[in-house]
Amino acid sequence: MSRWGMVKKTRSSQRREEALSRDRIIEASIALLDHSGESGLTFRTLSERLATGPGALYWHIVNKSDLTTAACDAIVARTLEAPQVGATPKAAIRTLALGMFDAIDAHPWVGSALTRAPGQAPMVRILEGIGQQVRALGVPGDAQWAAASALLNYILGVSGQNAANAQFARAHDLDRSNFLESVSTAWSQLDPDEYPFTRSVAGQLRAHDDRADFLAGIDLILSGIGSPLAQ
Amino acid sequence: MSRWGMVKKTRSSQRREEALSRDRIIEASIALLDHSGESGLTFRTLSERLATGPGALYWHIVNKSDLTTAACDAIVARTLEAPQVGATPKAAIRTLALGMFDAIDAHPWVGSALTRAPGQAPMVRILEGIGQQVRALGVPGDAQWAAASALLNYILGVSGQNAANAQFARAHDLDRSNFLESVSTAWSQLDPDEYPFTRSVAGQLRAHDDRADFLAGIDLILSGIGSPLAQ
DNA sequence: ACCTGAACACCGTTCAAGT
DNA sequence: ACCTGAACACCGTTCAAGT
Repeated sequence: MSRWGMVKKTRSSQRREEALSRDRIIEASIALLDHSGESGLTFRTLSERLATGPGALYWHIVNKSDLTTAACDAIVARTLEAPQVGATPKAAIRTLALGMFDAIDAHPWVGSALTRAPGQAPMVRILEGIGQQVRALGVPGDAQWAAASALLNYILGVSGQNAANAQFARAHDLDRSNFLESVSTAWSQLDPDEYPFTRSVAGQLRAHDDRADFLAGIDLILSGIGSPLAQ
Repeated sequence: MSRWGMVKKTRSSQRREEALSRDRIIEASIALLDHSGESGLTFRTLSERLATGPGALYWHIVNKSDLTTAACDAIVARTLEAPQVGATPKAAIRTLALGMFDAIDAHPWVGSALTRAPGQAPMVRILEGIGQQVRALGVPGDAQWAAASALLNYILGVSGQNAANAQFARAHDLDRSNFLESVSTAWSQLDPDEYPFTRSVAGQLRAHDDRADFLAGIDLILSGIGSPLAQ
């Protein structure tokens, strides 16, 4: 308080306490993405939050794509870190998949970051987790890649859709149930001759349990992997 | 030629012949996206191509998201328009899925547009095509949604990955095989203790047939749908 | 070595003004 | 009714200059 009278010009932006680091930048990005969605992360808001200038960030990160992938990887790493000892391979795959589903539900931006980083660290973590269990399942060597990548692609598909739903809802100022409601209404008004199936499931959409449906898909693929028809 | 001397000031931008229309704008957008990728479509390049100003486009389209979805929908509609008479339901699903795969291979931007338009027209077309065949397959009513959405999510997952691969390759000035090569190399240099599975499939990645792998995943899900374990 | 912040080259979108 | 194009409010990224 006594300092107030001592300076002619108060510095409006408080000086940061700690030095910048890649980790601090990533943590701040996660907080921003969680709070304001994908469009909430800009170099200006981020540097403001970190009490620095936009240019300073480039000393620690390559570019925005690198930053988003790194933030995504941090979430994925935390999600998958619990080792699954004692579980059957199928149970382990279900647990891993549900873990990812819940993580993306909590951080929708992770879904789209994941789909935009093909072959990169976060995707590799998921592939590895799945692949190890596919092996443990006894799938023959030459069928392991097909089984693991089918599961991975399904998970990425659901991830992307969940992220898109959340972003769409945010952009139109709807919550999740209002969003589903509006899609359901639109589907039920489609031409009955051209869209009989979609019309017939419009009602289910309103009430359905995303998480249960997600798991049903995983189980479908798992039983396909175990089916003699597939081998 | 003789006109050259007749005017003091030649109008640098040629006056367009036809009036603007939503359809002409969408066709021009498709051409631009095919030629220059997702980043190639801007209101400035598009309006230049159509010999008009950026603002004029807003008389016919809502915004950029609407434009991209409409362009995507035009491609999806063309891809799915051939009616599948006489094919078995499984064959029809395979044909539909492969059709989408090839369309996205030819127009990678369709993959990301698809994942960014949840519940919208292009996605509904695909869902309807799949759903009708799932019904024809004899799947009971209460399991139809799970079966159709598993297939849809898998297709969307692969779509998104293919689009991301193409965009990543374009951004780094690589062709497809160079891109796979670089991912494969990166994977084979991972820590053997932490990433045994991913390392073991790194080699397969280099030589693998995307299209065949995609179909293998569809078959896996189809045999899961037909498996007694799943019902 | 690390940070600053103005400047650059873009975006999508709006809107008064024209025809 | 439809189009024009300047202007607005942003972006990510760069870079000379500082410490």
